[in-house]
Amino acid sequence: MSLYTIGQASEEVDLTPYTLRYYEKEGLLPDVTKDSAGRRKYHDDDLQRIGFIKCLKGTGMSLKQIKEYGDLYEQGKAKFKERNAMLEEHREKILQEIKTQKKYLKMVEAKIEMKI
Amino acid sequence: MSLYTIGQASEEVDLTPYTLRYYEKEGLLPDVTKDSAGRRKYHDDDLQRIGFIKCLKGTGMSLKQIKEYGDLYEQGKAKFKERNAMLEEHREKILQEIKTQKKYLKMVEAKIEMKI
DNA sequence: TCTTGACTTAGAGTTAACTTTAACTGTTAG
DNA sequence: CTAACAGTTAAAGTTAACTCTAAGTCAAGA
Repeated sequence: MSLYTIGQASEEVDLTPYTLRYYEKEGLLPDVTKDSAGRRKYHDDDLQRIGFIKCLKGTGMSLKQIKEYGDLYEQGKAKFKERNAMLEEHREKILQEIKTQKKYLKMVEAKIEMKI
Repeated sequence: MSLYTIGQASEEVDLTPYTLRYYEKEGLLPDVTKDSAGRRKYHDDDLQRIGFIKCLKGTGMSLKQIKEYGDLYEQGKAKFKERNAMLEEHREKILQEIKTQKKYLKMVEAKIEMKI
């Protein structure tokens, strides 16, 4: 299959239809096509894009920043540098976050071992 | 030094005075003492507690859950088991989260390398 | 044909976690 | 003595990210 209703897409990407419409309204998903009855039709590349949005969001990027990234993406290779700079900066942020999580993990483990 | 005004404590733990009062109002910081003029006085163990709150919060625990943990903590060793069960469950959540972050890191790195 | 169910929209409501305001009090430096 | 400053309170306001409601449309099955 390569076309999905909003219900099917929402199952596929594990987001509610509400959220998918919200993301679209916020400009994160441009060009979602509609059928003759006005119902959204998601393509595989839409799902891929949503997958990457989930990745950025899951690593702490705000929807506003994700939109900025998406807008650069829309402008193709003209904005390749800016886009990649954003990703590289974000990569550093993720690395830092993993470090912090590991530190916090140790704190929690120490507390568990403390037994008081 | 071992006593801090709210301003000093807020610098120490890198949270605003607003946030410290808010945490207290939400029951996360019981027994914050006050001086004769009614001003909060933070002790070293208050700062330690705030540090652990930041650890739990930074690993995705909600303030509501953090309060639950704190409430168990207040009840001493009677609730030791429950408390540690909470921490162990949270430990798993952190481990899972680190895994997810690493997966997302790879996705971002792949996108960077893609060069399109 | 009728009804069921998934969809549509605009706009209102919710939640968590702050953050600010207003009006006030007490401490300290000049 | 007084002005500036750091603190106090209760309550209102803010923000991000959803989440839901109301009113309606459309297609498919009994």
